[in-house]
Amino acid sequence: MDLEHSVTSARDAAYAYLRSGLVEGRLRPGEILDDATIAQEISISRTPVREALIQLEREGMVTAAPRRRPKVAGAQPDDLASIIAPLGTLQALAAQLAAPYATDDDVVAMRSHNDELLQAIEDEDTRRARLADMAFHRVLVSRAGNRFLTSYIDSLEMHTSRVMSLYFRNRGPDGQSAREHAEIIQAVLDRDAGAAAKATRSNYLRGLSLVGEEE
Amino acid sequence: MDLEHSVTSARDAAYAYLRSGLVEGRLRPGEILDDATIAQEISISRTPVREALIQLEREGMVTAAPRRRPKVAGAQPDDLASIIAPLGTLQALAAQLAAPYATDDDVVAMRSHNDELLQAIEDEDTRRARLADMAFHRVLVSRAGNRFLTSYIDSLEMHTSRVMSLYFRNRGPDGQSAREHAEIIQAVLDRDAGAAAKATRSNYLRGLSLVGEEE
DNA sequence: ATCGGATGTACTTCATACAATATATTGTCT
DNA sequence: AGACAATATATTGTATGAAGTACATCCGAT
Repeated sequence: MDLEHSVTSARDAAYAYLRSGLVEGRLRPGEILDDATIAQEISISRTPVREALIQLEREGMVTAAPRRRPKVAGAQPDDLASIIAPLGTLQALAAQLAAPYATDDDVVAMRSHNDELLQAIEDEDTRRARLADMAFHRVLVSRAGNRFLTSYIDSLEMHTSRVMSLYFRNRGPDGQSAREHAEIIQAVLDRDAGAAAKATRSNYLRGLSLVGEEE
Repeated sequence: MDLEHSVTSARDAAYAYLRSGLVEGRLRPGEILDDATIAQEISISRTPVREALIQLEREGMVTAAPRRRPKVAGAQPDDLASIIAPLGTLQALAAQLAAPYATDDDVVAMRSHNDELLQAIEDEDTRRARLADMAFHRVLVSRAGNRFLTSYIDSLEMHTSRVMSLYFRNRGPDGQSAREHAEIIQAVLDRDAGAAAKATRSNYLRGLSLVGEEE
């Protein structure tokens, strides 16, 4: 999935270590991130840890006021709304841009991820369902071939994962979502960019409103 | 405008120094960014320069493969299309979210920025026109109050500025753009979120198509 | 007793030194 | 002469130490 760079450098190691802790909710909002401690934990020096923290700050996962100890960024359940609004919009744009150029292989991949999603829902494996959902959408994002789109969507997915881990651990895509995916696939087959965008947007917005309900 | 932090730290100094060079096109695409040299130029050490480069890499202004000298990110005239697509979409979303909550002061500010834009166009001051245009849109972005939206739009504006500096130095918003802004203001006054979004989107998309034409 | 100030400690930031890797240069062999 | 190998040089990434700033704690004064 995430093979952008194998973990060779110390900085990457620190980044991966921190990011997984943040996304999985092991590092709680407000928690202080001390260079020296983290460096010791993974047996490297403070410099690459600092560099990783700068990256994560830029991505909004860490807050670091000047001359102030860095902390895990705050997060609340209803942050999900702030994330999903741009995420749904950008995913819709990706679908719109990709629809005219999607290949047969793309459609095959989308179908396969959607089957995987259905299976995961049946098995009540929330985590696998979320991964399959993300993989499904990533097909069109990647086909859209816009590096800004890709980068922002990745970032928003990361934040979504964190908020889900923190507050909605048992929530995930449902059967209705899988049906909406079928709609998206159909729109792509029809080369109907507008329909693909619309179906994608409503897929995200509905997912949000459901999560907000309780838990 | 940008008073998030006065330039106190060495890292901020390096960041500001590099960013202005990049945005103004003084640092050309592909140019090598040697931290030692840059450090000397502004009389600090390599560490904060490296940190600034990491930030800029995360923002797509610098490319830095591991163990490879960092370079100014490549840029081409038609990158503008890749930027404007998500930018228009996100600005439209900002307008949609902000429209219901816009205050009288917001409207006053938008009008004033639009007047400034008209004046700049009359004076044929492209740079001032672009600044006024950005300020106009920033009103609703800020009212939308979504930190992801704000951050991505800022980043995209930075890239836009760079590409404009590099390839479309004399191009800027025109009278038609100012008229479209009036439409946006009217939509906001009507509390019509959909219309505000639509007008904003087309304002951006038209701006793009014009730029592409010649020069 | 509470507020203000001063001192000590801890931490952030920056600089520099060192190690590891890539690049350039030189020399040798075909 | 051209190409490949070996060595030298430059440069990137990491570690550690030093300096300056903020925070906490303790004491004194009102």
